[in-house]
Amino acid sequence: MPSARPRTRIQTKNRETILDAALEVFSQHGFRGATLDMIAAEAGLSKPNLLYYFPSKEAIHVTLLSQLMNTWLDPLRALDPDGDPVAEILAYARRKLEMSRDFPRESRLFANEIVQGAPRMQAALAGDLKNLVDEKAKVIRAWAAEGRIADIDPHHLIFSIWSLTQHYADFDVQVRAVLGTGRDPIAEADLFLDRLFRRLLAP
Amino acid sequence: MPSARPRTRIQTKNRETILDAALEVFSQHGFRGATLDMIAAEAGLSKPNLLYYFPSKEAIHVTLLSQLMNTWLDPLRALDPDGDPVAEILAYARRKLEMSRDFPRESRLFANEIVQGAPRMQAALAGDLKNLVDEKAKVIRAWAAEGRIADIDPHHLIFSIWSLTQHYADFDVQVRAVLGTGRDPIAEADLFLDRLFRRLLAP
DNA sequence: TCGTGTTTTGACCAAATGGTCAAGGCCACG
DNA sequence: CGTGGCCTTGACCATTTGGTCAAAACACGA
Repeated sequence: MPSARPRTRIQTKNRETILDAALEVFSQHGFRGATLDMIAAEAGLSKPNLLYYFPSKEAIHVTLLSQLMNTWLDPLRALDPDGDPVAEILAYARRKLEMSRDFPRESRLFANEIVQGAPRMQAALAGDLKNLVDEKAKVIRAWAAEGRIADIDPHHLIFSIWSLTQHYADFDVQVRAVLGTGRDPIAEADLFLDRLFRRLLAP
Repeated sequence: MPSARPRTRIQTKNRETILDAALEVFSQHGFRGATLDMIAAEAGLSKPNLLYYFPSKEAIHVTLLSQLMNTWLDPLRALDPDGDPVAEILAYARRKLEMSRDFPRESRLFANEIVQGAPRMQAALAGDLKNLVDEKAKVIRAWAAEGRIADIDPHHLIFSIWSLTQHYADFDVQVRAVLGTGRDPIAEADLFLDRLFRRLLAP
């Protein structure tokens, strides 16, 4: 088995191909619903070849999850304590909505994992995620204390941003079924959410 | 195999037991992740006995989903066109939040199904669900036209209620991991959401 | 071009899993 | 208290699936 840090060109390319195929399949069927054969087919490789690059199905899944955790938190990291409070929070919500548009598979991968109790992510949730959220919650609480935004619970504010934006990726089929064809859910959500958060945050 | 409409006391009881066990297992592991053995163990019955009451694993799942669809929509049905607009919408949000508290398994069952593309619910989404939502959207639009609430898109308002409330059931592990112990997420959400929707709806 | 280390795969395995079936147990009613 | 029909189950089956392995194919520097 090649080391986790790929050395050759082929290894780099194939590991990438596999992870992309796995993201496609895991996000659509969940961990248990995905099979190595499906991932192999999607990647255009043979099943034993997958297992040449990763030791197990679970290893592929774990690799995906940990790679994604970082990307996923970037928008929140970018929340600037020195910026304008309302603008910063609106920008955060907008970035999250853009991620629902541009990376729906990633969003569904997380959703699948968390709905099922996050068996492979507990540590990350209570660790990195909680730390970052607590840190930013402090920033938001300070803004509220200064009267620059309404005095609302920062944790639940963050939850509301997560749920409102990820809904458009995770529940995409439902949103589309209800809206019918010929509408652009995310473009509409952009306007709706801008309005919602402006009203919520106004001091 | 007993008919779908149970006739004897034993049938009624066992079908109930099985559906409850299945709800527990399906909501926690998804359709593919759940096994008949798990459901049988949870129900305290033997695997062949399950299959005496239901023709297949899929039949159990489908029965659960269709039974639940009704319960799930009840709160929205109760939205009264003749009531006070803000009060009606707040009450709807509160009822949905109560369902997240009282029936988290049901919420997760749906979430699992929809995140994975709703392979067994497409029809229900584009049918009953869309019809009901469209009907209530008309009511809300009328309220807005009369200037009794802010002029916001009714479909996205409904989506926002769904996502904000179900988040506390579906992403429960994440919410708890981030909040830490010693807090009551849903009680806090109740206050937060009341405030959020009041501000959003104010004309 | 050759030789070595890397990459790929067909064939295979063991375990898990949805589902079947025939036989036995049990309950209710006459 | 007997019997017909309802309920339960141990044993079994076919398929799916994660994973192994030895051998073949290939890439590439010397």
